[in-house]
This record gives sequence, C-alpha cells and structure tokens, in this order.
Amino acid sequence: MDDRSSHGAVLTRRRAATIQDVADAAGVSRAAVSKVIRNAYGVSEQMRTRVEAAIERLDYHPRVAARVMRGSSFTLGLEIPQIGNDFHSTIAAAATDVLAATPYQLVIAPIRDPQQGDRALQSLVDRQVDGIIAVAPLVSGDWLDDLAGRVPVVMVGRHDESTEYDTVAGDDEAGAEQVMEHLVELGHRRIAFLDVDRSRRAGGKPFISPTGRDPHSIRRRVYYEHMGALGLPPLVVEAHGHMEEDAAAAVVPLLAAPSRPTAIFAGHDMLAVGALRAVAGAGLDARDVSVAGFDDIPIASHPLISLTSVDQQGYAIGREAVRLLLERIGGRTDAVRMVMPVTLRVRGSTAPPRDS
Amino acid sequence: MDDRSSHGAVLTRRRAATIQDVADAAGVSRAAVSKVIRNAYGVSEQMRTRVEAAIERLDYHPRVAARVMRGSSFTLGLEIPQIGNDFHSTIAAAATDVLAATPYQLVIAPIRDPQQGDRALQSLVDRQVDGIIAVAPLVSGDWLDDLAGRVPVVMVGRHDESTEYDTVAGDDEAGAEQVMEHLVELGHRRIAFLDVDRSRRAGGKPFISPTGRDPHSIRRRVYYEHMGALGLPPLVVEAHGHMEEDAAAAVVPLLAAPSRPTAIFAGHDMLAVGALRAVAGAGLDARDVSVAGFDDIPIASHPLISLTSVDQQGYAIGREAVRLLLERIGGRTDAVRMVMPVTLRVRGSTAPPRDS
DNA sequence: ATGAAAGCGCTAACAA
DNA sequence: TTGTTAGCGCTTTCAT
Repeated sequence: MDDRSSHGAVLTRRRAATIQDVADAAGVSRAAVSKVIRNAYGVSEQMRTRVEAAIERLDYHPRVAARVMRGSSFTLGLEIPQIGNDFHSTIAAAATDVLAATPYQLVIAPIRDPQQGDRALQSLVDRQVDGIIAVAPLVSGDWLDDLAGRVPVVMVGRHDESTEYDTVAGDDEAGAEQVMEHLVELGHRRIAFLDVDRSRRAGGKPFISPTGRDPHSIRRRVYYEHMGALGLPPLVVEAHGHMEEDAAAAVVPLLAAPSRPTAIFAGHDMLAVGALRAVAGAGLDARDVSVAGFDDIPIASHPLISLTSVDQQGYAIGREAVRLLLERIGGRTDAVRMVMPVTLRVRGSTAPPRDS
Repeated sequence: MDDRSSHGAVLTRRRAATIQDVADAAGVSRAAVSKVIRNAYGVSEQMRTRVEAAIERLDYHPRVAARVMRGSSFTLGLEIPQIGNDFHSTIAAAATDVLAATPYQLVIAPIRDPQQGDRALQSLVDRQVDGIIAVAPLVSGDWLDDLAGRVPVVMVGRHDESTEYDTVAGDDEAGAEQVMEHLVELGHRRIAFLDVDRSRRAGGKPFISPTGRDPHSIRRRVYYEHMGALGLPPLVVEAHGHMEEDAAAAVVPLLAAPSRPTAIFAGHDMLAVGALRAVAGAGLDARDVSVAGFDDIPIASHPLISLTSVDQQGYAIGREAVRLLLERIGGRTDAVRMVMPVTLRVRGSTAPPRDS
C-alpha cells in the first residue's frame, strides 16, 4: 500500500527509490550501493551483481541534488546570450556532442537579452554546476574573475587577459579586416556598419564592456579604422533588439536615404540576414546594396541567401570550449587563450556597386 | 585568513557564504534568515533589515541543491529534440519570456537526436525540476505517464489522450490538409512528401511512436489520404538526419529523376528550407518545383526564402505550455488538451507548375 | 517573533 | 571487502 495515497483532490506522487531502498532490496549498506554506482574501488563481483539487479528492479536514479551536497553535480552549464541565434545554437550543438561521451550533462540557461547574462550565470552558480561555458560579451571582467574563483569557467568570444578563466574566440580583428578589404576591393565607398543593440538597461551588476575587447566592439573598431584610413565618412546604425527583424527595421531607413550606402557590414549574421530582408524587400540586390556578415551560420550558404560571411568555426569553438573546461575541472589552473583562425566566405550577397 | 588557501598547485576556491554565515553576521538564527529569503510569515521589520544587510554584504545566494533536499528547486526543465531548429527555439524563447516574471528559472536539456529524448527527460527528473515541458514525439506514452506521476509534465506537439499530463499542439491535421489543398489547387499532381528521419536506433526505453499520433505521422497520413483520394501515387522520401542540409541531400536525387515531382510537402520548415536549397541549387524555382513546409519559422517570411508554410503559432504554444505547467504545479490534476489553430501562409515558394 | 533541532539523500572517512 | 556514521545547506515543525 502506498502510504501517500491521494487524500481528497491532492495529487498522488509516487516516491522514487532512494539509495536506502536499493540497499535494503539488495541486503547491503548504502555505502556499498554508492560504491557500485560510482564504480569505486572495493566491491566484489557478487556485490556488484546484486546491487545492479536491485537498481534495475527499482529503476533507481541517484538524486543529483543529494550528490551536489557532497561534491559534484556532473552538470556543466552553458549560457548563451540569445536563444535562436544559429551561431549560439552551433556552439550548444558542439558542446552537446562532445559531452555525450562523458558523464557530464549539459544544461543551457537561456536568456533573451545579452544584458541578462549575469543573472543566467548566477543561476548556474546557484545550481553548483561543475563548470560554466558562457558567451557573455557584456559582463564585466572583474565579475567574471570573481565567478571563475568559485567555479571553472571558459568564456567564448572574449579576448580578455584574465588569469582566472580560459577564452576561446574567433579572430575578430582579422575577420573584420577581411570583410572591409573585400568590400573596398569591390569598389564600395559608402559602407555602413550595422551594429548590435547597445542600449543600456538600468540596475544590476553587469555593464557594457568598457574594454572594447568584446567581438562587436572590435569589429566596429576595425570598420572605423578602415573607413578612416580611406578618408571615408563612417556610418554606424544600431539594431534595436537582437532579432533578424530588428536588423531589417534598422536598415529600412538607410535604404531610403538620398545617398544610401552601397554596402553594409553587419556585426553578425542574424543582423546580416535581417539586412538582406530589408534590401530584398526594397526590391534591391547585391549590385545595389551588398551585405556581408560574421559567423557563417548555416543559412548563409543557402543559395537563396548566399551571404558573404566570416567563418569563425563555431562548431570548433564549442568543441574546444568544452575541452578546455574539462581540462580545468581536471585541475589545470593556468589560463589558456585560444583564437580560432577565420576565413571569409565570399558569396553572392556582395558584388561591385552598380555605379562603380 | 582563508583557511583553504592554495597548497602547492591546488587552485584556491573561495567558499561562498552559507545561510549560517548570514545568520552569524546578522546575529540571528538560520531559521530567521530562511524566513527572510522566503518572505515567510513572522519576521519583524528590524529583523528583515538586519538580515537583508548581511545578505547583501556577504553576497549570499542560497544553494539550489540544499533547497531541493527539502522541497522545490524553482527550476523548470525544457527538453527540445533538436537544438538549432528555429521552431524549438521559438518555444524556448516564449518559455523564457513568460518565466521572467516568476521565481522559476528555466533550464534546457539539449539533445542532438530526437531518439535521445528519454535520456534528457530523465536527467531533468534526476535534477528534481519542479516541472517539465518537453517536445518529445518519439517517447512512449506509458513512459510519459510514469514520468508525469512523479513530476508535472506538459508535452508539446503530442495528441495523446493521457490523463496524467497536458498537451499543447498545433492542429497538424488541418495544417496538412491546407497544404495539400493548396498544392492541388495550384495544379500539382506529382507531389512528394519529405519526411523526418525515422531510422531506428538500438537500445533504450524510447521507441518510435506506434500510435501514429505524433505530428509527423499525422502530416504524412494526411498526405497519403489526399494522394489516395485523388488517385495519385504517393512518393515519400526520408531525410537522413535532422539538419537542413540532410533534407537537401535527400531531395537532390528526387530532382534528377526522369519525372520529378512538381511539388514537395516538407514535414517541417527546416526540411523545407533544405529542400529549397536543393531546388535552388539545381537552378530551379517554384514553377519547376514548389515547396511547402510546416511551422512558419522566422526565416520563412524572408523575401529571399519566401516559404509557404503552416503557421502553428510556436510562440503561443510555448507560452501556453508554461501557463499550463504553472497551473499544474499549482495543484490542477485534470489533464488539459490544447490544439492551436493553424494558418497557411502562402508565399512565393509555391506556384502553379510550369506545364499545367 | 525567534530559535533549536531534525532530516532530506548522498558520499567519504573510518572501523570492522 | 563491507558497514557505520558524520555532515553537506537548507526548510520546517515545534518550543520558547
């Protein structure tokens, strides 16, 4: 008889087996069961067999929370600043693939707005994950140093010099340079830069990176430098939001301007695809307004999109981030800084301007 | 002095404050602190002030694991069968938005292959989440009934009759019918169906839904029924994998066939976009081979893609799923079944066949 | 209004 | 090789 049977309208919830239940069923001690499930040293063949049979019979699954109280959670946390951005999905996919062969489970703490990065990171810390991989360009380095003092951390897409955590990033400088050289070589002079949303929010510990070492600040800086070197007036527009549609909305007025740009360098591919939405929506093509992006997300290679973009090897970035994190959990304490080489994928979205 | 200072190469990890530290700092009992952080009844204004100051000073954050041992985790789990599918991202985005105004934190258990659904679900159970939302078409209903007996569950995209869990799904039958009627009306007769990967894997508790009540089985059945009613020979091809590129690979041979189909009904939009990749890659357009999909993912409305698709209101599905889950956590025990109405978004990817 | 103390399920140090 | 036991950080009666 279940002693937690329903009383009135209260829902019956069966109690799942605990390690004590397994121990009783197998006629051994809790410690013995614990050793079996952890593959620890000092269990006879007979003991193992009996215990495993009981585990199977009772469908026993150790509670992660109880394990956490005594040690590790075998959980790794991934924080990505925007669910739905395919570059971030790729990193998550790579991490999931790599971890499939390990005892670690990945959990993703999703946020809708990069500004909430610290909240998501804190929630992972509160859950005592064994390690954290984060794409959080806007969180302050000091805060991260503090975080990394509590739990192993690998940051993606940052170029910090921290000694507390590892970084894996694409070569943003080289990538942006290749884009600018490509556009200039095609004959473009009126080149606009489509930047991420940098509007600030009130409150909270996080703040806009003041270092200028986040990917988007670097890409924009390279843009400014190239325009300056050529004596061309820069034109930066900011998307208000992080979705593809937000980028399109920001580009529409650009296209209506009297002397509209002949090329747009978008800070990342979601923005670039949005820019293409505006360009195509206005009945224009690459000869009118070329568009180049960054990340080389899967849709960029689609023949109907054919977006020129900087491939920064997102899958490899995710894979290496996990590898570094596992190393760090394994005991490494010196910081590693990885910069992935980039390749410009030239496609149909960039072409010589019609009037050149 | 930190009594856990580094010894040799061992990394120093600062011990985070516990409820006891806060209690000591404020000169009160642990119970008092607990009451303050839970906003429980019976704390004087003075007590609250003192405790909150100590919490602030020590940067105290309650450990979720310890709370779980005594009650709830204030964590909800979302399982999605494929990271990188924009329909699933939309559901995750909706869930994140709704939960932002609640004390619950969402964690996503990502998988790469729908067949691993039960592993991800089990991992959420092991973490004692307070509720689960899952998009898991292939997990058996019995297993889910069992799961739902342990934790509140809302399933997305299932049309089960279970009394143990709620379901939220689009109207797959109506959606598929609208697609078929649209294609037939345009004059198509050689219509192919591009199905999801149904190859089986060995082992594990999950198995292919034998009920035929999962969305893709329904969409395919409707396709068969319409083709049969018109006396047309059905042609079903299966993608080997779940990525857009896998769909393109499956479609390429179709296009090379002597009497190729004039239209392709893809089981979901990622497959449809892949089909468009193959069609455009072969230098064909909608007059040669029309393509229609299901889900109306954001890229479908992009003018360069312009994919005809069934809008099943993914965002609303995610929102309602969370709402139902919170209701269930709040005590509701009777099962709710929601079917979201669908709308066919007719766009440029479907057109009358050239030779009609 | 406040505090003392039991106990959630597990691991690890130690004893047998 | 196996079992006993302390204790992780919190919530929750139950006294005071």
